[in-house]
Amino acid sequence: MSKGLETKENILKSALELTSKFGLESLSIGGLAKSVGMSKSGLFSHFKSKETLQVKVMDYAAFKFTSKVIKPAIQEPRGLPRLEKMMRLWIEWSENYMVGGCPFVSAIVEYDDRPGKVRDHIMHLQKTMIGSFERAIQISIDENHLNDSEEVQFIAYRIYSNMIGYHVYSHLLSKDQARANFEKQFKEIVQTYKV
Amino acid sequence: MSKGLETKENILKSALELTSKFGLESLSIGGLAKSVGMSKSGLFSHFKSKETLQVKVMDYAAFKFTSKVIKPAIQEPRGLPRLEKMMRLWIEWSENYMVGGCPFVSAIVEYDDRPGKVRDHIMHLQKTMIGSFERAIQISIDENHLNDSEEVQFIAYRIYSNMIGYHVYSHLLSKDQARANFEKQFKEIVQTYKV
DNA sequence: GTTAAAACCGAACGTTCGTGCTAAAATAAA
DNA sequence: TTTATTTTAGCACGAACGTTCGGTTTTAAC
Repeated sequence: MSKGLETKENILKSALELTSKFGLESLSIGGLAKSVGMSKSGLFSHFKSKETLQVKVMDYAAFKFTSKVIKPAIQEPRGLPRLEKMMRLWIEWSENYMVGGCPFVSAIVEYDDRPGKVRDHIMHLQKTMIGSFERAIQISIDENHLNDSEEVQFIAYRIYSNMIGYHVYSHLLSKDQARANFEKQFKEIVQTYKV
Repeated sequence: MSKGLETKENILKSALELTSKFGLESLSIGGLAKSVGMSKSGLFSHFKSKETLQVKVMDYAAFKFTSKVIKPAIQEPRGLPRLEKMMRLWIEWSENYMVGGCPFVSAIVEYDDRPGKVRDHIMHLQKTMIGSFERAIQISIDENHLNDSEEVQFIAYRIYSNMIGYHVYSHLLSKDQARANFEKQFKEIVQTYKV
């Protein structure tokens, strides 16, 4: 890997941490430069606008999400085991890896009413993410682990809501309590559709 | 009402609109002043810091929420009817009245990792809000509309998650689709605990 | 080892940020 | 109507913002 790509990766790593903690909006070039130990202009030249930086940060987050959640889950047997693993990894991702909370949740709420490239990109990534869950659910139906309810989209909605609910609740009350709620709710969802 | 309180109310009204659209973080004194048609310093003197302004905006939001959702719902008969009315008004509040999306959802996600007065205040308001739902659920149990599941807190979590899920989904896909999911999910929750 | 390219820095730009002052204008009280 | 108080505007401040540019250092290719 060339020097340029290496520092770029370094920058994005720091940027994602900051984004996770403080949101995509308040990610500043100067602050980010300080946290990676380089000059503002030096960092800036890697991306040619703040907008590009923000888009790249979200791409990096998506890449990390894929490699930490989606890909390992696919190692599991098709159907419910894979879906359950996905849930566990998702929680772990937002709990351990993304210390400041899931950057997608923050980003999507921050930019839901801010037209522009950043918003479009976030929406696209999030739709892709939900698509992954829908696919996992569909496979669970194909494998006869869940009954053929023709409600794949709705089940994905329930799972997604549960995840975001957990995310917010974990800041309102204890993380353990929030996680207990999350797991209980996921079990109920599965129970509803279990064959 | 004195002149001062009147303009203060005016300011907060505009501020809440801007917050709903762009979030509490990017609410700037200058921009707000421009949108209400007065000078930056003139506006500033009403609140004596930005932090105070932010806290007051959230208080104003809470006040509006109470008068648009909680209070009218209490007019309904105790129990399930009241809870259902609450849900309907909640949706209407975030759909019609708060055009840019529920300001609490934005605020809580924006500030979940930003220690300080603003964060503490948001958390407190949100806990109060959840408390209202828990009370309505408890009443539904007392009235024998829901069975005595001793899961008031968990039911509130499900309801809350559903609401936030709706909020995010309404920006990802069509509002009608999001709302259909919301209502279906609420019905399922009620169904689960119905006596 | 020489050379061309890539990476990086420092300084400065025009704006906008939140926040003080001081003084004028508008309102309320006497 | 005069007086006292509140409300608003104007101006300035230091800091941070994203961005540009010219020059120096480092890397990569030959």
